[in-house]
Amino acid sequence: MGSSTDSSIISLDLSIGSLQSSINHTHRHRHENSELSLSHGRRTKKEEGAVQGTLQAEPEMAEEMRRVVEENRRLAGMLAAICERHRALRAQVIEMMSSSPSSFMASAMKKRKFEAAVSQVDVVNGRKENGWRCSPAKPATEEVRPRVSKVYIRADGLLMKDGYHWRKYGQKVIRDNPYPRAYFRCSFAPVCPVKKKVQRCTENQSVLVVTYEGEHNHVQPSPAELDLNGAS
DNA sequence: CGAGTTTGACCTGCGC
DNA sequence: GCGCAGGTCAAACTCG
Repeated sequence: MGSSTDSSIISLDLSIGSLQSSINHTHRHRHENSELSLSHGRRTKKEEGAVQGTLQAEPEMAEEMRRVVEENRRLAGMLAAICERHRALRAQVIEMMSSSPSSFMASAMKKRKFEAAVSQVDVVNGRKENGWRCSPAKPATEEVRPRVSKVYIRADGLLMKDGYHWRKYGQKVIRDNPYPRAYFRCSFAPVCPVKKKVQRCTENQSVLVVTYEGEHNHVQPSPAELDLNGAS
């Protein structure tokens, strides 16, 4: 699993957090406001009407709050499961690399076998339930193969920040797709073998299909470092 | 001037 | 063997 996926997870997590905090904040703020109004004791008719309106809207707001909290809980559960799987796979890869690094790298370099590698959807940005096509997960084979993961991202351009610095090395018009496919290599190449392919979804051009091949063998560059290099 | 991007040519695998 | 399609290379170009 690419750490880029992690960044997606992180952004997801952050957005959940910000959503939650904004809800909490809104709620708290409203609560404080009503307390403030009440503490004043005497209200004008206009204020009275405003308070009535707020009280009437309260059940709807509370219902929405419950829905959001429930969704947040569900997403947190999914996130935990993904993180758990990521940890397990990472441990597995590290173990394999440390036990027989040469054979690991040799098999990693077998390009065609690489193509047939386990295809797995890591993060689909919530699109999975909405009917976006994903590569079916193939059963794990005995041979260790570099990971191939497909990520669907909503983006305006072909550029997206995933925490790593990429260098474009090719672009190709692919059959049955009016949008060209862009080929990127990790800027740490040849040390880092990771590649990614970025292509617009034929069904929805605002969605990018990003295919990561391999796993980064270096730490994720710091945001400052990425800004310095002009991250893609 | 160096790093990154563009793009046409070339390579390779696969199906017929 | 041939043609097609996907992937990669590398020279030319662009940009800061």
